[in-house]
Amino acid sequence: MKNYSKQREEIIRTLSDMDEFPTAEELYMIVKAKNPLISRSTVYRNLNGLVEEGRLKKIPAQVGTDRFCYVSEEKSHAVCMKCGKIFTFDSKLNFKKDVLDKTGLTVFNSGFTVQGICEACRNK
Amino acid sequence: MKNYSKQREEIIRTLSDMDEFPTAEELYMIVKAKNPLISRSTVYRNLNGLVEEGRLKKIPAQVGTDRFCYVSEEKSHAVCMKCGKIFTFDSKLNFKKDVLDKTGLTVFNSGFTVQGICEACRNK
DNA sequence: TTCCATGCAAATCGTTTGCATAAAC
DNA sequence: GTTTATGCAAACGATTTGCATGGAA
Repeated sequence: MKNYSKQREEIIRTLSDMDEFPTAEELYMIVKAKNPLISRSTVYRNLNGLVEEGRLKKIPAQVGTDRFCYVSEEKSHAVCMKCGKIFTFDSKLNFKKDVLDKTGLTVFNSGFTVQGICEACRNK
Repeated sequence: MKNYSKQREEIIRTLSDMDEFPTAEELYMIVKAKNPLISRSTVYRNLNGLVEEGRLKKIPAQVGTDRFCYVSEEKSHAVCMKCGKIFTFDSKLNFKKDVLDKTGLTVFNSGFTVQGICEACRNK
């Protein structure tokens, strides 16, 4: 991803303006609504590249397909394993240091994702 | 998953005896080596059911496909987003309570998964 | 003018499903 | 005897790839 492209800019802008976390396909549809000529593979290719560069984050799904998130602040995500709902919370915890000490793995700058069961699903 | 089956027992036993975390396909190949008659769909169906029942855990992947893990103790996992390597650590942290307080989501009993960059990949 | 990103369509990967058979209860 | 799980093959959804074209440096 060395060169600028209008399409990539559109993809990033669309995602950063959203409150939700779309799947690749959903994002493709939204971008396509504005620019009908854009190709699906361009969206997929850019999403992969941007995640690799750390500009976007992929939120892994237990339910359905992965979702994408624009990386801005120190936010982490909690995903319900039953319904797939995503919760956001500040990740200013000394938890990252604990993980680093125990595993040598640096938790991704812009947050991490945990799985669990949300209140609604628990009460069923 | 109401009835016993020999195949399911084989799947669980194979996974619980492993130190690694295989993908569904890898596990299928390993089980198939012992029981050549087992079908791929039996493995996939059982993995899904067992995860749903909480007897197995699915470790979501940033790299490649999801992996499976036998649920025994209070273990959590840290996955390198670059190389996909999985680290295991005890999850006796008050972190779960923090997440519950902030989001209402109960982090899965048997641990959770975080993403980051491992030492080896960092030094490249 | 050299490289890189795009668009398109075909290919591929991982997984799920329908249906007939076999095993569990 | 009824229900549930299996095996097989076909179907499916999501994603990737090969190749020709167009845009960026």
